[in-house]
Amino acid sequence: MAPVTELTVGQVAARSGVAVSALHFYEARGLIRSHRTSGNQRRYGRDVLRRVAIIRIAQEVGISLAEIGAALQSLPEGRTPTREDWNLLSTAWRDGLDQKISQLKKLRDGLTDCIGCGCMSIDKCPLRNKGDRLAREGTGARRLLVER
Amino acid sequence: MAPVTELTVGQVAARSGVAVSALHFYEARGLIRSHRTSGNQRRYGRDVLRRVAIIRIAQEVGISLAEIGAALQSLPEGRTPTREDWNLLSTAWRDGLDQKISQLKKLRDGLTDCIGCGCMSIDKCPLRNKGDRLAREGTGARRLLVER
DNA sequence: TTACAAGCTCAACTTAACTTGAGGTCAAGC
DNA sequence: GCTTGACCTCAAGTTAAGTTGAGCTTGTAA
Repeated sequence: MAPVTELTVGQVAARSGVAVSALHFYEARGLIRSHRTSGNQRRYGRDVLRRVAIIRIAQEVGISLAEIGAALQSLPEGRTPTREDWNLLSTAWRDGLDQKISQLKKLRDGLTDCIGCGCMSIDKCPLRNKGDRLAREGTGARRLLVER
Repeated sequence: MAPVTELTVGQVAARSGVAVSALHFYEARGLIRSHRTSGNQRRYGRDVLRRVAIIRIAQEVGISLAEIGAALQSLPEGRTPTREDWNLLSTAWRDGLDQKISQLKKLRDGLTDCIGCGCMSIDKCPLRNKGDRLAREGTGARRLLVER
């Protein structure tokens, strides 16, 4: 028996745990692809499941859809991403995570030092005014909104 | 000579490094307070500087304005927050930061384990589908949008 | 007293990442 | 053949945290 290769949006949604509307959205953003049946309905290849999985993980790591899209562009057209592809992406993303963690640690240590101090001087307090972006990084919408 | 107690919005903006529009916004959200001159202009007490400082630090820690507002509500009315007040808030926030850091670490370790694995099975991959909210926490807008 | 900077209000716009809704089509079972 | 659930498109709404702009008022320095 021939393997069921094609998936409908509903099936992809169910298997990936992502809403149908989100899948439409990803497709509009160019993160995933589909072809259409004669009746204009979407059909997805199996590779879409892995792509969606990658998208969600990357999002949890704090990477924006735009960045994820750019990374996915680097993958060969319409092919199921291989282990090697995933290797490259996840390594890069892990490094980003590492950075984010160390920034948060700095912030925490700063907070710890300042507990009991209460100075909060704009000029003197080590927590303030030292041009650090720290936790601001990678917070999605907030980033663009907070930066001027 | 009597100390200059009152500050205009512009002065607060300059001293706190926050835009005038943001101060208006914080006031509309109830995070800070002012009284008005006969000509309807805002005047701030000195305590506003410390409040704004607290607000910005908390934001860097990834706390939403809504949460910050709630925390500030617990401070005595219109009084300059004391060292003790700051102590309580910063300790709580640092604990939150600690949690966030450890969640990110878990994510990173998961990523590391998965590098070279490439399985990404929804059922089996340790990175997926285990009900962890991880980095999603405290990402402002995304939180409400992503949770259904 | 007259500029002109600084303030005021209020509405609308911005970004990311989706969701919701309206109005219409497709497909599969009975 | 008909009902029903799954799809489709496209526009508009949502949230957070502000920013921008228009139109009008205050305050202050020369």
